Amino acid sequence: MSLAILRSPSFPTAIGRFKCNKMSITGFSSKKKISALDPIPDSDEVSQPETRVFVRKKRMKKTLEVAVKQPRVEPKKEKLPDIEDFAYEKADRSAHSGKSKLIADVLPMNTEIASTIRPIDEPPANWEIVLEGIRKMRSSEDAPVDTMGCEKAGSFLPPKERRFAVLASSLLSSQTKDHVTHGAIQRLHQNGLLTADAIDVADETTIKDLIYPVGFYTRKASNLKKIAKICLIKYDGDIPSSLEDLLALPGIGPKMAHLVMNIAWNNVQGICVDTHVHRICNRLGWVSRPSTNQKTSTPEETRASLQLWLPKEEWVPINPLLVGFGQTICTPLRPRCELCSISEFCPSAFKETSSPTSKKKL
DNA sequence: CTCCTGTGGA
DNA sequence: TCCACAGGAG
Repeated sequence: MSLAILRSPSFPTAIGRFKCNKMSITGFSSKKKISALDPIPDSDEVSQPETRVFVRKKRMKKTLEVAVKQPRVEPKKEKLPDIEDFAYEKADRSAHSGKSKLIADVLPMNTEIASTIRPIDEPPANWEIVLEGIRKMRSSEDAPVDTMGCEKAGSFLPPKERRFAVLASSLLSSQTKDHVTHGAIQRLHQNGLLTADAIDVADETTIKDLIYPVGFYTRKASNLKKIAKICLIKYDGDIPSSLEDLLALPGIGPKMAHLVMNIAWNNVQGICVDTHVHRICNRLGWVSRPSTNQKTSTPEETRASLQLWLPKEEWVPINPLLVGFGQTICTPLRPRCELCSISEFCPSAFKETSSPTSKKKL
């Protein structure tokens, strides 16, 4: 049994714009830039448990492991046994059920803000053209993250385990490059630690070492154990199937909860808004605070605002689309408007906008 | 708002 | 070398 997460037919070696490799032995400054697949076992024999394990030497910069990474190129369209299609059934009715950390799903309707401001629940002009334009750009570029690691996490596993893998994967993924997350998930799996039961009994330090390179590994290791415990006690080892219950898990906020609902349960309750989606939607003037035309200030506000008009079919694809776009063209600072084909529709084009949340750094 | 923690751009 | 960044918790 291998962990074929992301195993894909073949990875041509060619990475677009990313200075891939530099597998210099210094392993330090270089190690994370590679947009590559980690020591990916291409077939089932590979992964020797011994090969992995980063020696987590605190500050020592030699997490060496010069594993030659194979530059990975976005596996085009050839989807591997992907997860089934997303379903949207229950989305509507439960949309207004109890929220916990989420802000109201529907923003207060604004009555008299008059002409200059687009009614908040109406689609902005040209949004379809813009979206299509971004898709075009995205298909020619290739951003490192097209498959947010966890989308395919454990696609070969039985449903319950697959779900747990997706949850674990999204937990680890924040602040972490996709290939790093992938490597961590893979190491967990190689050590049989991708189920609630196994993680529950595993030593936290062990988990920490296995997931090491991911951001905030200490906290995530502890959250992972807590989550496993909760899953065992309350959900028979499975993961919660509702937004609320997912949000109640430590380390799981709106962004991940929606992602997990989408991926693990194929149940679209809301848009997964991360900083890229947040930033770009604001630059495009697609979202605004309730009775104003001001930018939204938090991803949650963006989500609520965006959901008022974006057709549901776009709720899931909008995330990977904008994330990729945000990594290559519409970057946080100094967006490459000159390379952007839809700049003519963007109110922020060539204006050096910084992300809505960042503090002006002109 | 600050902290967590590693990364990579300035 | 410094510091912004990322998602969530406090």
